[in-house]
Amino acid sequence: MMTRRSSSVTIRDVARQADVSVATVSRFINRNAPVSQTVARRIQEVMAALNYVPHATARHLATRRTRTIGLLLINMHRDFFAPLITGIETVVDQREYSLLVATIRGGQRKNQPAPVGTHNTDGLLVFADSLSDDQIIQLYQRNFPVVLIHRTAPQNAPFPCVTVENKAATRKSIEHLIEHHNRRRILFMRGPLHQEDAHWREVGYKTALAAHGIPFDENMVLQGDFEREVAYASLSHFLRNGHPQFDAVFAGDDDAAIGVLTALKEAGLRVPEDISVVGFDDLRLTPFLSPPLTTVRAPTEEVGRAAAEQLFHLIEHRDTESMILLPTEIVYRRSCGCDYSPDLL
Amino acid sequence: MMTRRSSSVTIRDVARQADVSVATVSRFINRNAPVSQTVARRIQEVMAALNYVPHATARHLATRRTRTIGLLLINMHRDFFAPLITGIETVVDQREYSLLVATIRGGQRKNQPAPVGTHNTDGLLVFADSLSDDQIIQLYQRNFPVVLIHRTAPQNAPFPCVTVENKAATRKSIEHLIEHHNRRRILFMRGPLHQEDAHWREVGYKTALAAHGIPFDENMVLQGDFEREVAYASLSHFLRNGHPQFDAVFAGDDDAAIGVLTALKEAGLRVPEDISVVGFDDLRLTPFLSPPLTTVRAPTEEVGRAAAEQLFHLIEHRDTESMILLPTEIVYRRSCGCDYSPDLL
DNA sequence: TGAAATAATGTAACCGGTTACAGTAACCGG
DNA sequence: CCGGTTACTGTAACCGGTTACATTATTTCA
Repeated sequence: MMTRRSSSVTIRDVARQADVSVATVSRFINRNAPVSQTVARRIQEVMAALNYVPHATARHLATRRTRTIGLLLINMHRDFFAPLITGIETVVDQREYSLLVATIRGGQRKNQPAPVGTHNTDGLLVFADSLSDDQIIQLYQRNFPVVLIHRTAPQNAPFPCVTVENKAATRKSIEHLIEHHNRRRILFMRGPLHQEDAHWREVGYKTALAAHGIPFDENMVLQGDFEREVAYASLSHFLRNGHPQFDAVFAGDDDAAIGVLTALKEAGLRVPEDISVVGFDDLRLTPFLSPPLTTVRAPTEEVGRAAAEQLFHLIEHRDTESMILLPTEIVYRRSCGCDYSPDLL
Repeated sequence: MMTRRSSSVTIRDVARQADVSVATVSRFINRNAPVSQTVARRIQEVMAALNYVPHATARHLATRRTRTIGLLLINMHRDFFAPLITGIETVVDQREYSLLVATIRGGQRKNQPAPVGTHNTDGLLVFADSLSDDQIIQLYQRNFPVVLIHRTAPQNAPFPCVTVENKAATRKSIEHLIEHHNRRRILFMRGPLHQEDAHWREVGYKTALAAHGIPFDENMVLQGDFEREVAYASLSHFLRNGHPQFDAVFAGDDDAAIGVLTALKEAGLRVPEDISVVGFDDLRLTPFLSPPLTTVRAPTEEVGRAAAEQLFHLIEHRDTESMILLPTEIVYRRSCGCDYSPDLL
């Protein structure tokens, strides 16, 4: 026997009590059609008396809008995501939408639908490789609003993208090491395979090397994966086994840089005296590392804001930018060898 | 003219194509009643062919369950929340639920409903003071599943709570400063007003002082608010104006500790030679600060997991713990004055 | 003054699922 | 061989809102 959970008071209850039709109540609530003063007041009172709250789900079904957007991430534990979400929240909030956050747990069965998508949101923010090209194309074919973050659109799914400038900044940071700190044997920690940020940073690295006549050497590339632990493990392993000389390392991102600093310290190498280190992102903590980390500042919160804004443009059928590339900028601290006066808060 | 967005394929389309009733399709999807092999296969194929995805909202309306839980935070920018969310995600995910994350933007109009609540979730995880006692009591009266995180339940709303041990750990860390590092003039940075963690840490501080015959001095208390910037500002101000002597500071939490370290460095004070510093939380970054931070490890990810689990117990009408108090433990690093061999990753 | 526009409201058909209830066919024990 | 299960399927009434369309009362204006 199914016990009807009658607890909830519905729009019909209100209508009955206020002696009007449900349509009128609905109109009053949504203020999308005129309702007479008298009736309005009566409905108002009844609603208060019954403590009526419209059932969001029912409304969603009827309107086909959820007033919710989804954010799909790879995982949640990187500090990197905090400012991203903050940025997104700002605009989601201002639009009086909700934010559904989901991560693709390691691999995730391909046959099962993403935890967030057409069925429960009005639009999706997709970070890097949290969705495959195929999945993105499908969404495009269904005409579903999506904005890509830290990746560009696949050929057949020209969704707006928001990302940061990687190549020039990386190149510049490498050239800084070469020109100002006289480094020439620069280790490069690669980011996750197929990730665009990782790709362009590598291109920037190679470009800088080439520009200074330094031959690229695959042995100078380690896997860092933008993960503290992975970077630590790679570099430790590298240090333990007979390895080519090096005098600097570009860590890929700040998280990996922490792993790098740890491994170097453990091996008794001094930063920046023996080895220069540079990161990428400028996480909140980087000024406080030891030594303070020279890194590339990525405007992550801004990325979140911009992406969310584009998504709303899409949802509201307004014009969108096909690509927003936010500028990055090098922050010189101590780890590269520069003199450094601490950032005051 | 409202254009019906006919794009979506419904269960009726599937039923028609597969030449069965919608009920059968529904049963097949939910596997809650037997369906013959033949029919099952046919439905399966049609679903694949049509690329059918059940409409979550419709399902929610019919079942009165959203398969979504909400997390209400104060803000998003504290690194502290990353592990918390990770923990929650783990179990939400395993239950095949979604997670709706919302923050109460500065103050937020009291009359307007929380962005997340009875209308769009099956249960709520409420962090610290993100909801007022009154709001919590209302939820209780409506019989809505809620688990409180880092706070205890109000008198009339005995919801389960999950939090960490604050007082004993704080006391112990203060006593460590006194006994092992011979500090007696210990500054205390207070957390946010009315926050329970803040309260108990203060009690722990006072208890330790009392136990060692050190009189409590209100002038030795600064506002830190668990915020890097606030702590920095408070301490800087304190240092600039003639201030009582001190030889240690309990920062309240790790975020504030960063502000403390910054202010001290700026003032030319050495840590730990001149001043000992201890934090609270053991954020991922603390081992990498300079100097590595002595702090209290709070099992934040575990808190998230436990809270989510309790919430599901509540939702499923299973027994719950009225209170889960997770143990904390001091991690001695360098900032208090201890010798320290770096945590290897 | 009469026709047309406007305001205020009601009726009922949706939205896209779930499920109580009913019915039929095959199966089972005595 | 028959009453009672059990397996499978269909019909139609929900869930709680929104809204197209119809209706009536009230203005507005030529």
